[in-house]
Amino acid sequence: MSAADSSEVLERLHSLVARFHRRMHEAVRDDGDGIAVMEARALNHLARFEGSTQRDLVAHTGRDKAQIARIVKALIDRGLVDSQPDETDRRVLRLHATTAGRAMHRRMQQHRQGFAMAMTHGFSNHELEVLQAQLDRLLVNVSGD
Amino acid sequence: MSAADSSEVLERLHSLVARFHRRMHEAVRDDGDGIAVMEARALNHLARFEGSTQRDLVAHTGRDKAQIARIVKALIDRGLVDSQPDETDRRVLRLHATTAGRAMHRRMQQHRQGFAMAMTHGFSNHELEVLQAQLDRLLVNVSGD
DNA sequence: GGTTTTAGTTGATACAGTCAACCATTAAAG
DNA sequence: CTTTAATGGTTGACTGTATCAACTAAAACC
Repeated sequence: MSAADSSEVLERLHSLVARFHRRMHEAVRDDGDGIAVMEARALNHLARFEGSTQRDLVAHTGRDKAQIARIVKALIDRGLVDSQPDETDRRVLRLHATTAGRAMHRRMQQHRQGFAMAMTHGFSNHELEVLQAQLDRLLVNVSGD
Repeated sequence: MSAADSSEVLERLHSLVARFHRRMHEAVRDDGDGIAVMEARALNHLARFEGSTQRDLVAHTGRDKAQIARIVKALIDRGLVDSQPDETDRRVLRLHATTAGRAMHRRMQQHRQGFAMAMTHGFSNHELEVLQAQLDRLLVNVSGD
């Protein structure tokens, strides 16, 4: 019966991501210089997309804007991010990772990458592509906001 | 390069589970009679495995035992679960879902199942089995506590 | 019998997420 | 042009989730 299998697949997805979370939590605690997990997540986005705004972060992470504001404030206080007002619209603050912020991002990215590599150990390139394609199919199915 | 693909797979797992979380959060809020998400998770386990102990819940969910104790207490207070001391070992409390608890579990299970079915829409039974096997391989790779 | 483990409880604390009210600025409507 | 929306961001209050440490009681070990 396919009903049982659907749940089983969901169960495994859940377990995998739970393990990832735990791993990142450890990484952040041991190598994150006191940074919080969500700060690392936000920093990740900011390092990738220079000049993002808090609004972008809200859209990308799906979190509440109040929470985002606090996280960004914490990152700025730590000196990992700096903000400067947009010239044409003085409501928005353009956010940039500082040099320290980019260094921290690289460190966190290594942990992330390390987990991903370990997780897919023994998979051929072809297998990875197939798996990724299947996951994309799942994603499309649930992406109907 | 397989490094990039590993991260991509991880990214997708993350997105899928995030969507699931959001869905279950809504379900719990709208149909959960004030229950908390983690309470629903725990109830799910208890309804499946009659006579589980808090220790089992800790092992299964990976959460702190203090948190588990509070969740179980909340479930008991709501009348969804009852506990009775084990006869041979009076340290352990055997937990059982009550009739109300099982009813709540069925309701939550429907939401869960609904998401799983929607997610795997268009997948043949064979495809599901293959996918599940691949996910198991991933899990084995990261299960080396 | 005394020590060590184990199951569970409780308190303190920290992080994460949500809601609502608010300010400043810009965009839209009249 | 002026009044009114809407938008980006900030802050306060509150809830939920997680973790650590100290503790009780019972069992297991020796």
